[in-house]
Amino acid sequence: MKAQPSAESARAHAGGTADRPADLALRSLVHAFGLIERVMQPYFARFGVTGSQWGVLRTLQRSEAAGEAGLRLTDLSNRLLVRPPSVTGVIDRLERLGLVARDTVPGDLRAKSVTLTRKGRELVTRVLAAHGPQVEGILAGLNPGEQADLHRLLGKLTSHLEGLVAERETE
Amino acid sequence: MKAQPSAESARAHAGGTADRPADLALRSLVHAFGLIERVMQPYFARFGVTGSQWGVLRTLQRSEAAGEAGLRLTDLSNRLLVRPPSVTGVIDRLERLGLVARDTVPGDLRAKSVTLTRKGRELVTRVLAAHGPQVEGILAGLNPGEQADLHRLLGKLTSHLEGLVAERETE
DNA sequence: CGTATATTATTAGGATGCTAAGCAAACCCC
DNA sequence: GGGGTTTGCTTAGCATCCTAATAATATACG
Repeated sequence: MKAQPSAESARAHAGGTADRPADLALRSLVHAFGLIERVMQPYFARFGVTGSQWGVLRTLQRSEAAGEAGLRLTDLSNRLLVRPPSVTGVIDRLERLGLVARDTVPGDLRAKSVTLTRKGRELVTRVLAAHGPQVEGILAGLNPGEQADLHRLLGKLTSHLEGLVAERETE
Repeated sequence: MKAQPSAESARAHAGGTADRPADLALRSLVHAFGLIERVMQPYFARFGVTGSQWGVLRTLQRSEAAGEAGLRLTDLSNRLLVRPPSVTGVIDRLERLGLVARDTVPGDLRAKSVTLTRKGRELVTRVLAAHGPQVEGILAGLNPGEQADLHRLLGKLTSHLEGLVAERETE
């Protein structure tokens, strides 16, 4: 193969974009996430909840399974990477749906503890029954080894990003 | 090592979650994306635009660099993985900011062609000047080889997901 | 003790995303 | 050529996310 201007370098020259590994990786991550949302949104809608609501329900269920007695809005905010005002709204709607409850926290009059109701627990069980195959279907483009590789790379990336976010929030 | 209940299987038993490679990969992808948004949002805000607006501007700029004369809203919708009504809103605001213009399309009275204004083109240039280091900073947790691996895995996943989305939309 | 600071949750206002529904123009096909 | 279908964009209504500002409680410290 003779040295010819590659498609990338031609595009970089014309458009000013770099298309280095970092750009390609970031773009593919954003694109993959967009496609996953496209698939997951109608899936959750079948159960009458949104993806964000499911995030809260799943987090509460995990916390419950770990023996904790409810999570404060701040805890949910931290675990879900979502700001407190957004959590307030999601919890409002979940409460209106009768899936969670806001309880007072004994030692702290400011805080509120969110817990699953019986109805919420039932919904989580129902979703989880269908969840395995759904997730497998989404990741079916990769074999288990590749899925593990992806997990490893993203874990490493996540650690780095948490560092970035932490220093951004302290300064 | 003796056969002991692993942390995963214990958690799976308690919480009903699987924690198979597919689950781990999906969760890490969602988490990484959330962290990236946390970092990118304030970055774009410095230039007076949002991430979605930047997506449109960058797409228009690429299209322009490829010699195309404007993109219809439908084209933007397809490239950005966003439904047409959402594109309408983003373009409304970009137009109000004077960064893009809606022109009529010669052969089709329904369609509208979106193009960058001079001001929009200047903003893209200004953002691109800072963009390389910003993206490198985000991906700095991975070396170039790992970045390429990530891109390859996500590309494969994307192909699979596009198939899923396509069959979902034809049925 | 009592004030200053920090934490917890909420409200207000703006931007994005979706689905469903509507309108106008273009297309298809008999 | 005309009726039915498809396409392109928009509007309406809801859920999510954000930042900034408020209110109330806890904590720290002089």
